[in-house]
Amino acid sequence: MPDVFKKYLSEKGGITDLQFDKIEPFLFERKIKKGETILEQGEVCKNAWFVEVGCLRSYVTDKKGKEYIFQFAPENWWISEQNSLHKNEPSLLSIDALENSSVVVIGANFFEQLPVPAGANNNFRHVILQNRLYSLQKRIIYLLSATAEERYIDFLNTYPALSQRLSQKLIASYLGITPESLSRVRKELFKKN
Amino acid sequence: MPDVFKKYLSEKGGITDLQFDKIEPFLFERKIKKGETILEQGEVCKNAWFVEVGCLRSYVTDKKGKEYIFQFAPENWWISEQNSLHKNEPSLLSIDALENSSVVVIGANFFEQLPVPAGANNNFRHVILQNRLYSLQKRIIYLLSATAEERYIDFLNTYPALSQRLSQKLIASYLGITPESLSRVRKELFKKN
DNA sequence: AAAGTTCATTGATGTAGGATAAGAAATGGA
DNA sequence: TCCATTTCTTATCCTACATCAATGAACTTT
Repeated sequence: MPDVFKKYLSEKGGITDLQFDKIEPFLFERKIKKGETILEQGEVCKNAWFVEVGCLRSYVTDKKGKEYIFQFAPENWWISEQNSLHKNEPSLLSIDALENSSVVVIGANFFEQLPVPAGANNNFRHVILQNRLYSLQKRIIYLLSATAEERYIDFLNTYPALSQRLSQKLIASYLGITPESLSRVRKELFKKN
Repeated sequence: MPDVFKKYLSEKGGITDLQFDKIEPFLFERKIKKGETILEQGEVCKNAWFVEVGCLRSYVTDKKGKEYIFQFAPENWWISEQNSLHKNEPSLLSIDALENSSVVVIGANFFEQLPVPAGANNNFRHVILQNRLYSLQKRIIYLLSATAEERYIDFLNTYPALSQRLSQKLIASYLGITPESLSRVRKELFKKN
C-alpha cells in the first residue's frame, strides 16, 4: 500500500523490497481530512507521520489565540512533535491537515525495527535528524537576521510548490508576520519585477 | 585528562571507566583563548567540540557586518556546525571563544567508535540530537511569537549562569535585538519588580 | 443562486524596537 | 596608575511591521 513511503525508504535509506516486506506489517496508512487535528497542544505525542499525499502543519497557539506555524509537511516530509514523542512530555505543538491527506503512521520504535542495509551503518535516522536540524538552524538565522521580504523570498525558494498550494494567511503565519504585511511585501516585490 | 567529558559520558551515556579508556586515545583537549576563532564561516567544519571549561559561541555575520549569535556553549555543551560536518559543505556559522576555554575535540566518527553500553541501544547520540532539536524548536517558537522582553526572561531561565558571565551586547545578539533595546527591556523589568 | 464565511487587498494609525549620538561606567593593557 | 577601549545607559528620531477597519473577491453551505 504505502508506495510513496516505500520509494522514500528505498531512495533515502537503501531499504530493499525484501527488507520492506518485513516492516510492512508494522505500518499503516491513515487518511486525514482537511482541518482534522491529529495532535493537540498539551497531549503526549505517540507517533511520527510520514506524508504521502497532501499537506499537514504543526503550530502553536498563544494566549490571545494567535497561531504560529512551526512547520509545513507536504509529500515526503515527516511531521511529529519530537520532544513529546521522545520523552512522553506534553506537546508544545498541535498538528492538523491543511489539505485532504494520506500519511503513514510511524510508531516510536520504528527505527529500531528497521533492518540495517548491508554496508550502511544505521545512520539513516541520523541523516533525517541532521537534515531537520539544519532546516531549523537556517530558520533561526533567518528569523534573527532577515526582513519579512527576505524571509518570504527564502520561503519561495525553499518551498516553491507550497507557495501555490497554501493561502497567504498560512504563509504569513509561518514567516512570523500578519497576512496584511505579507500582502504588502508581495506588492513591493511585484513592483520591483 | 578530560575529566569533565568523562563524567558527562558516564552520566549521560552510561559509559564506564573501562570503556572510556578505550576511546581516550582518540580524544584530545584543546585550549582556546578568549577571542580565538576555531571555525570561520565558509570553511568546512571537521569537528565537534565539547566544552569542559569556559564558553564558546556560534554566530553568523550579515553583509553589513552585524553579528547574530546562534548558540552559546558553556561547560558541558556541544558546539559545532552540524550540517557542514555532516555533508562537508561550507559552514554558515563561525565559532569562537567568549572566555578562555578548554574543549575536547571530537572527530566526525566519534560516535561510531563509542562502545555501546550493555543493555542500552546506541541512542545516546539520538538523545543529544533530540535535545538540540528541542532547544532549536523552542527558540523558533519564541522568535515567532514572543516579545523581546519575553525572550529575555526565557533566556534568564534557560541560562541563569550565563546572564552573569556574558555582556549584554552578546545576550542582545542572541535575542535578536540591539544592546540599546536590551538595556531598555532591563530597565522596564527592574521597574516592575 | 443567495447568504454566510473566509481571504486578500488597501488605507489610516499605532508601536516595538532600530539607528544614531553622546555621556558615564567599567574593563583592560602598558 | 593612567590612558584607551569597550560596555552600558539615556535621549531623540525613525522605520518595519502590527492593529484596526473597510471593501471586494473567492470559497462554502444551503
